[in-house]
Amino acid sequence: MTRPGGRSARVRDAVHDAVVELLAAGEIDAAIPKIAERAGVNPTSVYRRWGSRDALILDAAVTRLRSTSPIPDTGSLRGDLLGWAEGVERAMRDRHGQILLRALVATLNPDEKPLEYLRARGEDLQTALDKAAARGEPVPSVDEVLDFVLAPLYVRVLFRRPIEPGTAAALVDRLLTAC
Amino acid sequence: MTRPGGRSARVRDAVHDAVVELLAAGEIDAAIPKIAERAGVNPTSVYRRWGSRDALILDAAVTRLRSTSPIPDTGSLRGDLLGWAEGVERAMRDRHGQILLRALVATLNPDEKPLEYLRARGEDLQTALDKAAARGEPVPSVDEVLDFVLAPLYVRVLFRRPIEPGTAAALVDRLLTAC
DNA sequence: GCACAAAAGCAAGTCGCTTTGCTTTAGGAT
DNA sequence: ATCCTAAAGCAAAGCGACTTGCTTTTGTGC
Repeated sequence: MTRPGGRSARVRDAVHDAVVELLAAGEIDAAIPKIAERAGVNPTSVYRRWGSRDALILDAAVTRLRSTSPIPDTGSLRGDLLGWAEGVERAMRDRHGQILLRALVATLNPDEKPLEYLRARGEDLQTALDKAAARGEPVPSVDEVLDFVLAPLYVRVLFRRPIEPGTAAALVDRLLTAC
Repeated sequence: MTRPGGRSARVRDAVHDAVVELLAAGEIDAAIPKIAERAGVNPTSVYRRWGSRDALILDAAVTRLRSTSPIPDTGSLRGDLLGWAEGVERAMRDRHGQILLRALVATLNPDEKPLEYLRARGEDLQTALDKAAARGEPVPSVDEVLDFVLAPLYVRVLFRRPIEPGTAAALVDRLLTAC
């Protein structure tokens, strides 16, 4: 029997907020007691719920990233991809978005199974491509979308190269002309 | 007055080895005393030389990555890029290479100045492109090389998607036909 | 070789992360 | 409204990371 509402939810949100704020403030290696203090929560509660700092940070990153940049349904593949990619670009130009992406990559253990979150994002993309194919449009593969659009944006953030406004649109155009 | 030879070099290498081995063994958050023990070195020496765990890991990653995949001089742009990209692919298919890339990204502080290592790699690439341009070949920009070839390889590693053999060659071809 | 000093090692002490057993609070079902 | 218990809070104890002053080793220039 689980109990997701009320106080539990408040504590979870406060702790997630504290994680993001501390990371954004440059307190990269703030440990659980520091995070708990900032959240106004007892450290023991954090230890009991998340177990380790890495598990907590991964949870915070996935939870927050999940709510960014859904794929719209505009009626054309180009519109769908543009809407999505511009959302990603916006998130990646934002300091918190950058922090969360870095935290996600950093805590992704190389040996564990793929994240449910990433799998779901890939399926969303596939759905949009299927709709376009059903309309008779020529469509790239999911891998090509990731290579052409997502990878360049992510690598810019992770290696601290600037993202100029309009980058996402240019990448989408490059993808669609290459296919 | 600095003293790079003999014992100092041995200690540095032993500590770098210990870092890579521990990371590869899944001991993601091994602290300095653990690393020092594995290296057969006194923890104090590590604290005095590197100061913090993050600085040590970044140093180990950059030092080891610096020696991978130089850009050859084959006489044609396609040959140069293929040689380089296949070296990158090889490194990224190797467990230690994956570990090092992830460690590098994880410890890259978002606020600090760009890494000398990355700047140098970009200049190497520019040099190869300039040579090709001088021969009259049509050449892409450095950014396009990074977008088309490096970014897809890196993102595959960081998000734990497999790299099929021949990926690098396919990416280089895609780049050269798109320009 | 010899002398100097940079770097490594040692030991002791401090600090803060983490664990654990218990108590208190407050969702949620009846 | 009341009860039940999941989840949060509290306190104390243990353990290990980190610091610091000093000693020992060993590159390196002469």
